[in-house]
Amino acid sequence: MLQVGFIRENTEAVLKGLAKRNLKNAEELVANTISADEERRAIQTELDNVLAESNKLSKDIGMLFKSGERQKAEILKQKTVLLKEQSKNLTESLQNKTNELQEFLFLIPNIPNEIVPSGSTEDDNETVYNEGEIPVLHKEALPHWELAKKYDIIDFELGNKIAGAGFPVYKGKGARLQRALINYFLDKNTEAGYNEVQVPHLVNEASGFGTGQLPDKEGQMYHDAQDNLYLIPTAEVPVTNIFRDVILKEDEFPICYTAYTPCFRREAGSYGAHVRGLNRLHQFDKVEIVRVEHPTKSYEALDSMVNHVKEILQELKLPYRILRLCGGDIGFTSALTYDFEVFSTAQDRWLEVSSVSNFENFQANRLKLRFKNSNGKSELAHTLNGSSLALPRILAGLLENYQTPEGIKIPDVLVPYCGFDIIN
RNA sequence: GGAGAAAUGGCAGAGUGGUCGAAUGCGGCAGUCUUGAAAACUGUUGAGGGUCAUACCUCCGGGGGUUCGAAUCCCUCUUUCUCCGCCA
Repeated sequence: MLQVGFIRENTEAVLKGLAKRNLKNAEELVANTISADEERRAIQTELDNVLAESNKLSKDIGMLFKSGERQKAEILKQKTVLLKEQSKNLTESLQNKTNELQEFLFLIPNIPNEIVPSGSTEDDNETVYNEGEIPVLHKEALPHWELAKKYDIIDFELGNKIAGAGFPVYKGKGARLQRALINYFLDKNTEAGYNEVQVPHLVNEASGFGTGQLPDKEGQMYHDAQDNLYLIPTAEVPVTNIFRDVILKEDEFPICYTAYTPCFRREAGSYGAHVRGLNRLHQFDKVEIVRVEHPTKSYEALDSMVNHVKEILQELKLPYRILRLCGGDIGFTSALTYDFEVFSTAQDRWLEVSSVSNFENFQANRLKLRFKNSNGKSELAHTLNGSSLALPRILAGLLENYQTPEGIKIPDVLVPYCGFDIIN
């Protein structure tokens, strides 16, 4: 959520940023926000004055009672009746106006960074980096869902029976490979200075709002109505919410966390060939990196996160590219996002395996995540996160790109984690 | 799940209807002293809104209520602790 003050003072820049996102009604939305804020503050001031007066009267009454001047006190009491009525009404309209303002603010996405390319669809994303060779596969090469069946390492039908579509069962070497990847990713992340944490897989409403999944993506999360808890769509939610309502000291930066969690997504509205196999699941595993940074350092941090993910993909020897997302494709809360895509040779398409974003202070504003700056003032921190990495599509890439007539080879770096070097 | 107790500033902990945003101690910060440090002493030290700056307003776990006035009384929710039950 943007800060109202920022919108008020940088209206032009805000509108320009929203235009890059192709946000409809941006002008109207911003105008409404600003006027709601003005009205809110006017009501607040009025209420404050009424309260100040009635506070003063109350004090006077107290003193009169103390000195035994009951009659005078009674007279003052009469005067408070009207004030009470007024403050009641003002409080109510303040609440309404605050809610209204909140609603507007919830609808305004983050302002994209200068270097975010304009554009409306994923076709307008800018490829900024490309590495790795696309292997030439043998004639009988198969897409990963066929390989999974052939070697009996992932059973989609079985998952179907137990839960439903999009909940695969990993078996034997497939299960072991999953575990190997999780451990490998966590080790790489901790070596790079990220602190490993284990967090709840269900979160409350406040946490959902804190990172911006609510109210924006309500329908995308599984929800337990009985206890009003949400299954996490990404570790970003519980990990970033560690810092909800926190005021950091400046010397605590940088804060780097990593966590493995399963992720749950309803994926309402996604069907068809592109969601086959591991391409899109309701439950999948992901290792996430999260950083909390000083505002002047967050883009440096973003670069270092990008380089870190690069290094992992290099070690896995997977062909990949990095995209800078355009204004139309970038997430609601993000100011700048780099997507990593691995080439899935047997499907002849790119699969997103990581998304690394700087949210600047957009999340921090909702989270109330601040630090004491050198002037002793509280200032919003910047938050970032990225996948390092998401398992299923890495797995898909590995299975497809490493297949040989003899079986699926295991990348060297994973062999110690797997305890085998081929799936056959 | 049942019974009881509790929730106050970074921490500990007082405060049971009025002048309490809150005693005191510890911690933090600044200063005095010191070659420097420690100790001692002095001062300072929560957050948000609002203002050019003041003023002023709000916040004592969350929400609601009683009252002219609530940290303090009532209701409710949440959390923690103790005991009992159940149990991976």
